[in-house]
Order: sequence, then structure tokens, then C-alpha cells
Amino acid sequence: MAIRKDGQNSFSRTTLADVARESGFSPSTISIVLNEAPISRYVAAKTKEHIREVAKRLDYRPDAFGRSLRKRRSHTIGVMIFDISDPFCTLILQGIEKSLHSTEFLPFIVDAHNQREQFERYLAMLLEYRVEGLIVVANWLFIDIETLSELERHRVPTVLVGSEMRSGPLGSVLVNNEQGGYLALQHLHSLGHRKIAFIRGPRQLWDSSRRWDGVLRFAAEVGLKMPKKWVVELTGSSESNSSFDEGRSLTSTMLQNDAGFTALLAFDDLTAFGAVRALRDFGRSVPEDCSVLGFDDVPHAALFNPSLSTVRQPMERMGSIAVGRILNEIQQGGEVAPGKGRVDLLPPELVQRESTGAIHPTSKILARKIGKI
Amino acid sequence: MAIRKDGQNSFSRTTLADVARESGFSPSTISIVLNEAPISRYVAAKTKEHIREVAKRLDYRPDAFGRSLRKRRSHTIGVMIFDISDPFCTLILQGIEKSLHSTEFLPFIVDAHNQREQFERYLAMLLEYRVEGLIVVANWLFIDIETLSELERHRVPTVLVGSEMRSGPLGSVLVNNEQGGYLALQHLHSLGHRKIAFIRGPRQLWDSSRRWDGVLRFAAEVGLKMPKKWVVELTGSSESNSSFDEGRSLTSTMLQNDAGFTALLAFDDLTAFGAVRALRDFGRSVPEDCSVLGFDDVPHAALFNPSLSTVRQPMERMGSIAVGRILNEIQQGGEVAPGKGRVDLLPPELVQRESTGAIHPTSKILARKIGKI
DNA sequence: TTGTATGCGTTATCAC
DNA sequence: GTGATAACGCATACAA
Repeated sequence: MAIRKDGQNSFSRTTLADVARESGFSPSTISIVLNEAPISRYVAAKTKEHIREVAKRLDYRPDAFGRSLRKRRSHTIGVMIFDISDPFCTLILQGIEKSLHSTEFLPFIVDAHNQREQFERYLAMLLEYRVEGLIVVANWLFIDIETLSELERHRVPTVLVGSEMRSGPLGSVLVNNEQGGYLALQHLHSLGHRKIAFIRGPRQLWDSSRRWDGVLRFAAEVGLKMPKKWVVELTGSSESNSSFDEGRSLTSTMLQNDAGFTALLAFDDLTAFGAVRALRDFGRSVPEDCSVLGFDDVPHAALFNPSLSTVRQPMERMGSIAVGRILNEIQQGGEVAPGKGRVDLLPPELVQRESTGAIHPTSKILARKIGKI
Repeated sequence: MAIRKDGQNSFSRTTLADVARESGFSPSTISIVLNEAPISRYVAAKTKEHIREVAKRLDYRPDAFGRSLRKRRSHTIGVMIFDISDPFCTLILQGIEKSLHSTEFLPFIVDAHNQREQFERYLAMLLEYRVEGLIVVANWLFIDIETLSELERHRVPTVLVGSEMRSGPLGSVLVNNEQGGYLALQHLHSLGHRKIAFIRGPRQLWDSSRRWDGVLRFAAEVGLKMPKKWVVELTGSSESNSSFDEGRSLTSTMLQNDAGFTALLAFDDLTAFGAVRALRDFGRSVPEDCSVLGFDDVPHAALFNPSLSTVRQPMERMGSIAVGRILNEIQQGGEVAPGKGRVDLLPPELVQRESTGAIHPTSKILARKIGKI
């Protein structure tokens, strides 16, 4: 670190001692006054005023390191995300941020870029910074079970958002995927669709399987047939936008094999966007020739063309609930609280927009097209 | 903070002293060895090994607060953003993160949610945490000049990304908006368009005016007429997705007044999405009946339907350049470096996709539509 | 080759 | 009402 000509280290600022010297009072008094500690009741009003004035004039700012060292509290909550460019994470993050605003805590956000190595490095750093709680935002990707269960070893209250660990004491907050899958298929079915194509999520992903369970449950209830040719599966590469590309190519393939389906249920919104693109490339319009339903309700789903019908995850709420749970655990002093290991399953919500419609409105479409010409 | 039954504060961990006690060496030796300080050359290999073994066994982690206090360095770079849900910010953030990975610095990210009050609160906190540099990511919104110029007062090297201050010593990194505006109109003009509608950015926004200057320069060069009825302006509310809504309603209005334009140049991608929606509502298809050109190239522009032609800002590069500049300034010891106050203007790049096309291919469209029917 | 002493900026406890 | 002192965890100059 460079030393400046005036002999001051460029890191140094005005400290309590400076304020003390300048005001003529002792550092302890300054501290007491500026922090409005209980004892400050006994400090003369004039003194207080003077001290505050001097502090302001010198632009004094308490040093977080000195303070945290002394108080043995960091006042930070670590927030680990795996891909900040994933719009899914983004809304959860907002929920977290907003909930933290009203507290004494500052979020310490790091982005592991879907890389295990980064995850571990950042985790270590967060622990060195003595975060008092940890929120892990798992978009539907990876970092395997072992890595996550590592989290339990550290004594920091931790909660997982957007994903569920099949076992282990780690609490989690996520949407009810099973119910979401059920709702999704129910929606298409209620619109009259019987020939439905499916792009399900990666099999190895627990949450994806749960969602699929919901689909299967509804299919069983109404006796829907799901021919193999119309059921495909994402592989789940961790590159961003990959599910768009996969959705597009899987849909293309299905269309070439047997284009007879009238609706398509995608694993998530990005996949749905890809499917819409493939359908259009194939000369099919959405929803007239084929309905498409997504999952998540990312911010752009409503802007898309056609606007995307989807199953909404209450992402912002998931974030704020996670914060609530962490604060709770912190207050309990890091003890294994009764609610620890609990799983909060939030209800999904079907959002109908333009990309899904009743089956066979072909005549109407023809009419409109001719009219336009 | 709760005290545990074993009398330990739940904040406490194993410290250097613990490792010292356990290994039989003194704290200083431990510190020297674990940090691989130069002097550690003189420490016996066996000693080193032993110390490292014990440290690992006790799961020792250096305390960032103790260390930073002593070394008077925080090893953090503050990153202030104004809306994390803005995809524009997202890519810049990624650029910042990636560039920081290879350094000793940790990004400390905060989101001011477009609120001045939050901005100030977070700024104060970042300063308390003694960030060694500050990167401000300004999506095209606000926090007025005074607020930003406040930044100069603090002795922290600061660089602004994505926006430019008209004056003041604050360095900035952004796209060449003037050139971008020029390129945009040039593109539409080269496709044969002469009747062009414009949705320009908020007038009070400096960067927006620069972009508009570029548009005007090209228009002047080729003698393009820009009737007032086809030039509208965003107001620039700070709500997210607002430019979609505004783009949509402004376009609707123009269409109702005089729908004779064959192309539309939007201030940014979100506005363009809104314009496309309005056109579609009006029964116009893009690009057949009207070309639409965006600005930014947000991640979803390519996924959109039709995929959006746009002027790309090199957002990730902007982030990494900002990091480079900050690191530079830090190395110079916070001195007013020669490059300070400099403005890096990065070249924009035209990305042609589906939403723009040559004028009057009407016959082709008719043919296709009839064929499909 | 290793240990001792000191101080970073803060706050809590106690003494005056 | 206010001030002196110690301690938080660490790294370093210096002593041994």
C-alpha cells in the first residue's frame, strides 16, 4: 500500500481518537454518544451536541472492522448465488434485499458462476468475514449434494432457496414443484388439449423430478396418455441460455418426428421460449397451432411475444421468507432451532397469458388472417 | 448475542491463539507460516508442516476483521448498482465479478433499488467497510448529479460504468452513445427505410441526449426528414419494465395518429419490446410491416420473437475495464492518477437479427401467408 | 529459527 | 457525567 507524502496511509481516515482530540473529550465518551448507548443518558446535552458537531465536521465514520472485532458481530448475511444473470435468481435476490433493508444486516452477495471451485472459495471468504447467516440461492443447477452438505459443518445458520435437499438438516424455501407440475398439466387439459408434448427437467435434479411427479399425478387422474415420442428431457448444462437452446432443438426434433401435438409443457420459461422459436421455425403459430406453457414467470415472460402463460414461483416472497428464517435462527443464538431443517413449500400460481389457448380455434385464425390480407 | 451453554460466544471460532496453544508454537510463528510471509523461509519444514496440520485439524480460518484492522486493508471493492433486476446491470456485474476473480479483491455488491435514500445509506456502509475502490453501475437512471458528485468527497477511487458525468473528476466507462445512435439510424436507412419513427430517451438524461445526437448527425448527413409526429420521448420513470410499457403506449399513440412509418428506432431493447407489442396489437407484423431496432442487446433480445436487431453495448467488457481502472488507481495509492476523470468510450456494435428488414417486401409476405393458409 | 511486545479502531467495564 | 483501561484477532518489528 502506498504511503502518501503527508505520511498518512491512504487507508486511514478520521478515527474516534481524532474526534476525541478535536472535541476535547475522551474516545469512550465519543463512542457512547455517537452510538446512543444507554449510558449516554448521563452525558450532558451540550457535550452530546458538541461531539456530534465535531464528528460531522470531521466526516467521522466508524470503522466496521474495529467495531466488528470488538463487538464480535459482523452484521452481515452471506448470500451465495450461482448465476446472477439468471432472472430467476434476480427476483429472489430482490426479495432478500428488500427484507434486509429494515434490519441491521447487510447482505454480502457473491456469485459462484456455477463453478464448484468458486463456490468453495467464496464460501471460505464469507466465513472469514464472519457472516452471521447464509442464504444459498440455488437456481436449478447443481453443486452436488456433498458440496452443499459441507455447509452444515460451519456453525452458520443456513437456508437454501429455490431448491430442496433430499436429506440433511439444511432448511429450505421453495415452490411446491409437485403442485406446480399438477397445475400446469391441468391448465392445458382444461383447455381441451389431449395431445401434449413434454420437455421435462433433468432427471438427476430432485426438484425437477418432483415437478414431474405432479404432472404424472394429474395425467393419472384423468387418464391422459403420454406417448414416449412426446416426452423429452433436458440435460441441464450449466451455461446460461442453454435451456433456450435445448428447448428449441428438442422441440424441433419432436416436430420432425410427429408434429401432431397441440400443446407443449416446458420445464421452465427459457425452455418455453426455445420451444416457441422452434414452433415458429416450423411454421406453427402460438397459441393458434400449439399452446406453450412455461414455469417460473421470469420478468420477461410477460413481455415475450406472445406473452407467456406460465406457472409462477413466488420468487420475491421466497427471498423474504428465507431472510425471516435466517433472522430467526440468528436470534436463537445459532442454536439448532426447532424449525431448522424445515422445508417451506410455497404454492405456485398459474398465470394465463397469450401462449396458451383452447384447442382448435383454427377457423377464427383463418378468418383473421384473411381479413388482414 | 446469545451465550451458549459451554460459555462460548456463538460468534467465536478457533483463533491463532488456539492453533498456537494446540501446536506448541507462538501465535506469530503460526501467522508467519500460514501467510507464507517472506520470513517463513527460515522456519523449519517440520514446524511448518505441523502447524498447517493443526490449523487444518482445528478448521482454523483467519478472521477478516482482525486481519483487515491490522493490515489496514479491506480487500474489497464496493459495487453499487441501482437495479439488479435490470438485465443491463447484470452483464456488467458479471464482467466485474470475472475480472475480480483473479485478484485479491472481493466485490461487495449493494443494490440501491433506484432510491436515493438507499444509495446514501449503502454508500455510508461501504465506506465504513473501508472498500478500497468503488464501482458505480448506472443503468440509465437517475440519482442526480449532486448525489453522484458526493462520491468525489470520499477518498475512494471511483469509476462510473454505463453512464457519464458531464463534468467532475469521476472517471467513467461507457459505450459511445453518439456513435451508437448514428449506427442505429444508418442501419435502418441502409435497409431502405425513409419513414422512421423514433422513441428517444429522456431528454434530461445526458447519455440519452448523446445517443440522440448521433441519430441527428446521420439524419443530417443523408438529409432524412424526421417529422415531429414520429418523434416521441420516454419520461424515464424508475420502475422496472416501465420502458416496456412506455414503449408500448407511445407506439400505440403514433400508430393511431399516422401509421405510415416503416421502421421504428427505440431507445433501448425494453422499449423496443414494447413497440413490437404495440405493432402486433395494431395488426402489424415485425419486420414485414415495420422494422424495429433496439439498443443494448440485453440477454433476452436474441430469444425474443422475432429476435431483436439491436445496437450492442459491450457490457461485460465495460465491467472488466472498470475493474482494471480501479485496480490501477488503487495501486497508485489513491493518488489522483493521470487517468482519473478519464472517460472510456467503447464502440457499439450493430447486431442484425430478425426484427429489421428491407423495406416493402410485402409481396413476399402475402405469398407466405397465402401459402400457409 | 522462534518468541515477545505492540497497535490497528472500537466498545464495555469500571473507576473517578 | 466523564475518562482510563483492557480486550477483540491479527501481523509485524524487534529481541533472543
